Amino acid sequence: MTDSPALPHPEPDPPPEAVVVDGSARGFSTRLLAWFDHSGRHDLPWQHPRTPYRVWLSEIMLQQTQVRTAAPYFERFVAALPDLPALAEAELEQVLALWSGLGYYARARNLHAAARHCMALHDGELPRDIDALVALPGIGRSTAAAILAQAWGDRHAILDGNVKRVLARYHGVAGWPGAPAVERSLWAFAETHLPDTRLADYTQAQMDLGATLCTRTAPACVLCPLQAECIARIEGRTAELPTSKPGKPLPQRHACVLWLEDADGRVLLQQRPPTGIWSSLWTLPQADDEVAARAWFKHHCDGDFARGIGKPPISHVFSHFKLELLPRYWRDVALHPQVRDNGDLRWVARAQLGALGIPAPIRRLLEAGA
DNA sequence: AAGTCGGGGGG
DNA sequence: CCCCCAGACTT
Repeated sequence: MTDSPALPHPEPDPPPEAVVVDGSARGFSTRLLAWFDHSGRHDLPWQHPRTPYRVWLSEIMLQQTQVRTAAPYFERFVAALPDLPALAEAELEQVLALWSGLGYYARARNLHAAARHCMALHDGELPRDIDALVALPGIGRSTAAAILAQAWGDRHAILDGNVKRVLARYHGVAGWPGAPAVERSLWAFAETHLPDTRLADYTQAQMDLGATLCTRTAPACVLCPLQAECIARIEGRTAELPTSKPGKPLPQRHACVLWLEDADGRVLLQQRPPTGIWSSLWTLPQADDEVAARAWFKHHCDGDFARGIGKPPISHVFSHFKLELLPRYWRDVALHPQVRDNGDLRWVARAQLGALGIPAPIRRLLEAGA
């Protein structure tokens, strides 16, 4: 499959060395285009006919919107407003009505305003210029590049969600793609892979790969034309790449831990219940706050709570909260006779710590010593 | 750098 | 319930 023969600016034949599949940067586009020819999507509504106006409209509708969702809206929209002048002459009210249900209605307002800009400034046509396109409302760098590549075959890199996912995996780029530093890196990779010909097909191919094979969950690597060099597949990291968006800060919880040593230098450990955090592991006795810690101490131990020495807090992150542990240390402690070393409470010699299941942050605390 | 816009899909 | 999707724009 090649670019439409109806395009006004046919591209020249590529230099022979440009199509050699050698595993270098050039191999990326060569393999991708070969895959696109037999497995790409060639019957999307905006591809027939592929006019600048229809490409533009489709790119706007497809911002943060999946093909299946946008397609019926596209058909209805172009049936009502088949070209740029028709859009410009329409009332905003009608444009919004055609958009109704798609969401992100600023896209419709921008689309309408951009059409009127084009009537006033660009002789009623979409400008074939990256900067002029970006200057129009609703068109950013990637959308402008997609329009130029798809409508005219011009050589521009795109970087939408699909391409970000493909490139993050292919090059093993860690970090959330929304972060500016990561995004800069991905743009650079996108530029290096640009072929010299078939830019419309190449642009579509990237999006098809991301949408149909290199999906967010369960990518079909065995079918992928890029599997041989894909870092994420080779290293088994497709589930971790691209790095997901950092969530909101986890709720912070606090707890007091009581670090008790007896006269022999043994430490008092307590086995946690079989459910919940650190289930069945051995940890230091723990209380929700200092009042509870004081009560626990009074109930279990001889001696003076106030003589305990505060230690630097330990921070630990769980999947759903952060826990800050405030350790307090006593030496030469004895238990009350009625709360013996038995059941879930046990004096443990330092040399025996390795034989017990102890949470990592607690183990680090104990092994660092008082 | 973070928030906003939005309906739909998937885990 | 959350995150994500052919992003761009504002604060």
